Amino acid sequence: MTQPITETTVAELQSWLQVITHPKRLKIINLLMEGIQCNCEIGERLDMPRNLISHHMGILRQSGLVDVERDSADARWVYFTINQPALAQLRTLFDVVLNPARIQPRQPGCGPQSAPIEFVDAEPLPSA
Amino acid sequence: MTQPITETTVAELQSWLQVITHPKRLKIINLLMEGIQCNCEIGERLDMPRNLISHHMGILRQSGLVDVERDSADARWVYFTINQPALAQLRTLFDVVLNPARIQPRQPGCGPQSAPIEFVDAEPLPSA
DNA sequence: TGAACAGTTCAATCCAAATTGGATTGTATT
DNA sequence: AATACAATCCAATTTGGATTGAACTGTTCA
Repeated sequence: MTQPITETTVAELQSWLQVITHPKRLKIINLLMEGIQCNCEIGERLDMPRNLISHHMGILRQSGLVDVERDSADARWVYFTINQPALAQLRTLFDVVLNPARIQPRQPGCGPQSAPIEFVDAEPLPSA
Repeated sequence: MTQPITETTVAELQSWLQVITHPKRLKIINLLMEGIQCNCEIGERLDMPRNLISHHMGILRQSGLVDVERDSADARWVYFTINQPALAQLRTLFDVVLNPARIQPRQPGCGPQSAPIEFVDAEPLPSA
């Protein structure tokens, strides 16, 4: 059904999570989803200085999760929006890697239950 | 349909993400899902010293995402497993907060497009 | 032209969390 | 009883990213 989860799949998800997990950045994403896209209002709502907003926006932008657009009337203002294809990709990765259906029973590759087996097998044979 | 997303909803998701986002911890979770649950084998696979594994396991355990179980035959060994209800809760939170259907068009709460409106309204009235 | 403004960039500092080395706990084996 | 072992705990150190303050870019408006 689902493609196998490779190490790079996990690493990909990890780098997405790295971007969104920071408390302020997750709050920013939440505001963007609510339609708050003006830099200054985000600053007010989250009580952050402009340059710090800019810093986090740079990280969000670089990841591809957020797009920027300049105001057509006054080019000093910029608006940020969620990049929906990127969001969809993140959601898919999360869903695939953390899919509960993947969970397997224990593989006894080590521990006391894996090694002693040959010893138990060897014991009964001579007495029988 | 869906309940409103409060600030605490976002904060809850954030604290889950905080736990799973660390690269080594996400890899550990991935191994657990594959059925690798023996502490020593995790150490081998991820090339980490025991005490560091233990440290990260403590964080995973404390979050509720991972359970511990002692080996019934030899109580020195422990096995870790994914707590499925916790995983389900994490998945739900992620799905609800980052739901693309939530994305709203821009709310012009500030910026050059919000303030000038009253000026435009005031202009035509005297001439009419 | 120059003052005001939004946003960005840069260098320096700060800080919380990861990592490391070593001691400790508790169980199994001889 | 003594040794070996898995795991945990603890204090000290390291470190990567967040934060801060100030300078800089480009645009708008008087």
